[in-house]
Amino acid sequence: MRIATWNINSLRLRIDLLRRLVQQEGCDVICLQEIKVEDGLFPLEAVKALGYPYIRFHGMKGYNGVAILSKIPFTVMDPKDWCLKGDARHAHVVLDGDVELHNFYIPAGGDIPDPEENVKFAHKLQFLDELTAHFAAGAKAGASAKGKAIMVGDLNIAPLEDDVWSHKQLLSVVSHTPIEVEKLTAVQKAGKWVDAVRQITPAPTKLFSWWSYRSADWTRNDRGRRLDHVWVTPAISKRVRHATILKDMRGWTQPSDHVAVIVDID
DNA sequence: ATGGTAGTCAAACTA
Repeated sequence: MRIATWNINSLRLRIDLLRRLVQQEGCDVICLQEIKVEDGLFPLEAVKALGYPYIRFHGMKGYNGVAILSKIPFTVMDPKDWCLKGDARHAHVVLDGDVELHNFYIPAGGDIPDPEENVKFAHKLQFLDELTAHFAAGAKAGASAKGKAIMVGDLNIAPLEDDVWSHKQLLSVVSHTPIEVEKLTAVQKAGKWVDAVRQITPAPTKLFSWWSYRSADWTRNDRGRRLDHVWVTPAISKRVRHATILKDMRGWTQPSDHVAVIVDID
């Protein structure tokens, strides 16, 4: 099974790039974030025509929004209302074969890395705490019956030193601050999640999945960050065969600022 | 330290 996660930054604007991704990589499951489309306007027929009969979308007007496109049938689960904000940052399905799949879009957190001064950063930290509590409780209850689960998404945190272009220069930049990394690591521990991409390509190899729009030339100094992740439970990690970050996508015409991350599971 | 770009949806917000 080939699974992809991609922050597409508007599904309607970039549906042709989605088609290109599908033609090039032929994924079985694609998890999208920032689809930026309310449910009534979701381009359902166009997405089905790409070869994905099973589609779960959860959007809102203007911002956020996540979707799961699949060739494998699934059961839709209720998303949790994280931080009770009624936003669209989580899709949850169980794929046939008893594989639980979560698609998350964790809040970016604004610019100031201080929860007292910046409510968006406070929101991000609270979201992470709720994730930890959720997966800790789930593990006790044996939520995924056979322990087969996958969690993907734009987690908006680059946890390792080699997940950013300069660890030192980004220590107080939201996405790489110690408090965020600590809380993301707690989520990982609570769910017994294994980072599938780093299992294949360990540090110190640098890996990035996002390059800012705010630079004249994104290739110039390769100032990226790895914000997009694929995590799997130990039972699945034994079956991970391949993982890639499709850096070339950042060079496509009218690109998203994020590229797709792909993992192959046997 | 500053300001740089992109998307939604039509002014201001988010990233």
